[in-house]
Amino acid sequence: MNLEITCTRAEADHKQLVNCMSILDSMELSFEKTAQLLSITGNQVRLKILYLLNMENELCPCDLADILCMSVPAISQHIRKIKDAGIIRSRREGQTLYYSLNTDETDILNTIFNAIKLIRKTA
Amino acid sequence: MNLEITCTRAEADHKQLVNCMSILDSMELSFEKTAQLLSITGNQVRLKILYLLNMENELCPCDLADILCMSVPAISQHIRKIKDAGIIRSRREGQTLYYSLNTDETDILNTIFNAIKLIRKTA
DNA sequence: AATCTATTTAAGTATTTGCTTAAATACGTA
DNA sequence: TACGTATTTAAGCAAATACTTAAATAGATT
Repeated sequence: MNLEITCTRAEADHKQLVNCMSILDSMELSFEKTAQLLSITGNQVRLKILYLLNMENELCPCDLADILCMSVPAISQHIRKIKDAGIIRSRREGQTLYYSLNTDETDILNTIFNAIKLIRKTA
Repeated sequence: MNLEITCTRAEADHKQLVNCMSILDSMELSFEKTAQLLSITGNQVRLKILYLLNMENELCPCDLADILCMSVPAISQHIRKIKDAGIIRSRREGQTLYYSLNTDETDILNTIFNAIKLIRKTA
């Protein structure tokens, strides 16, 4: 990473800026993964899907389409995004695919569900 | 809200689906606000801006542009989104505008910063 | 007043997102 | 094997996103 500072503002604390840059640099991967998780949950439909899976343990695309009053393909495409991020897993029972939260990700999701509760209080 | 179920899957538990719908319905505003906050933080640049403001207390657009190696207008437009959501405030000192986190939102942001730490551990 | 600096706003554009409809896949049953 | 159901995938499209460059604001300095 290029740590050169181009800002000409007189009061700028260059040591502070360079320090900030190197901290961000060391956390790059973490920011990437966090922003990805937040952008996945930063959509009402997906947030509700995750909330529902947390509440009901497992649900199929058809159930989710009913509950959320959306088309099955629309739900399926949201599910794929969530699945690609490794947040959920699937289990097949005949023709039906049941989706559930990956326990590995529960800690992180719980902080987000806590955020929902916090906002619920202040809203 | 229309609570009618259209799914024809034989095994579907209609009571469960209707119950889910009414719970989501009662939390609609909360989901809206949470998804908005998550989508604002679900962008690497904005996530970094918030992280930096938390770390450095206050920074101006020019500092942020330097640290993040981005144009000032690009930063300014991200700041506006964050500001419109009520997450940050500004203080003017001469020509310079210093932005800082709104203390009202600290709880919610801390859950997100905790998520960064969690991901940092698992990454 | 004229000019410089910090910032915002606006216009333009390429990319991404999130749906729709139609087709493909996978499993079960007659 | 043929058909029905659950689901995914693909193609197409409108809207949202995130940048760029240029112009507008706002305060400081000469």
